[in-house]
Amino acid sequence: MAIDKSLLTGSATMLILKLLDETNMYGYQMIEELRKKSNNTFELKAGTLYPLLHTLEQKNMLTSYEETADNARVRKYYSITKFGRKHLKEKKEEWKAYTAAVNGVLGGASFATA
Amino acid sequence: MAIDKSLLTGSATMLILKLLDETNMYGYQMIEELRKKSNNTFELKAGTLYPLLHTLEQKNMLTSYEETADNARVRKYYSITKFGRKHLKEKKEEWKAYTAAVNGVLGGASFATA
DNA sequence: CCTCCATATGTAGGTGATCTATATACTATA
DNA sequence: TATAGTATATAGATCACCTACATATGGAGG
Repeated sequence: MAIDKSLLTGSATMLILKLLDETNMYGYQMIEELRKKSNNTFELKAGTLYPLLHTLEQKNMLTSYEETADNARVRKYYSITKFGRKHLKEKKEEWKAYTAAVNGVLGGASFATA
Repeated sequence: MAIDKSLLTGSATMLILKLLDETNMYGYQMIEELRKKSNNTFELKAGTLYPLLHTLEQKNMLTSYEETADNARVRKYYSITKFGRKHLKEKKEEWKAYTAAVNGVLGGASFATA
């Protein structure tokens, strides 16, 4: 990962919820999607994702179901819940406020668009 | 702090270096400046700042000197080094790339300006 | 056929940034 | 003279994410 991993903290949950807000997905697919949508910036690790999915399911932000693919391989799909969407919305607002604050320190409003 | 603290990870160093890139400061002053410049979004804790300043000095990104204020109180001022400025530049580029990637996932280029 | 790589999910243990809690000490104000 | 604000500092806890490891299936090439 080109980006210092320590900058990532806290974003993984938001990004996963965002993916699932568009369509149901299985874990491995989320890793691929995040990589594509971020132009190879994000390389979310399997060891990070799966425990996180379990936690989010326990917190009732996601539900899961198994589905057999064409090749008879079983995949575990995740679906976002109403509570998950609410949480996503909050996280997005936090993200906006946070980036605005950082950019404010980094050199005023001009920084973000420079 | 309105913002989930977990979103902060990794930014403290960059923000401190940025403050010192403008003018020399002492620790307590940095906390105040960050709070002001971020419209009360950042409340950097003393217990976070001081160990971080010591670490950055050990890494030769900062140097320090003591100065006595009008009221005879001794303050420890920090000054950014050439190496510190180089590091700041790198961190700023990482920050830009990271926010671009997150915004890319969150809904395309339109998100940041929405 | 068999080996290797990609797909797919999972757990255990470690790292690192930040926090809370605590300590010290001086200054200003009520 | 007590309380709040200024100013610096350390110890221990928390939490997100990582690496390393484990397991199993499917497809491709030798």
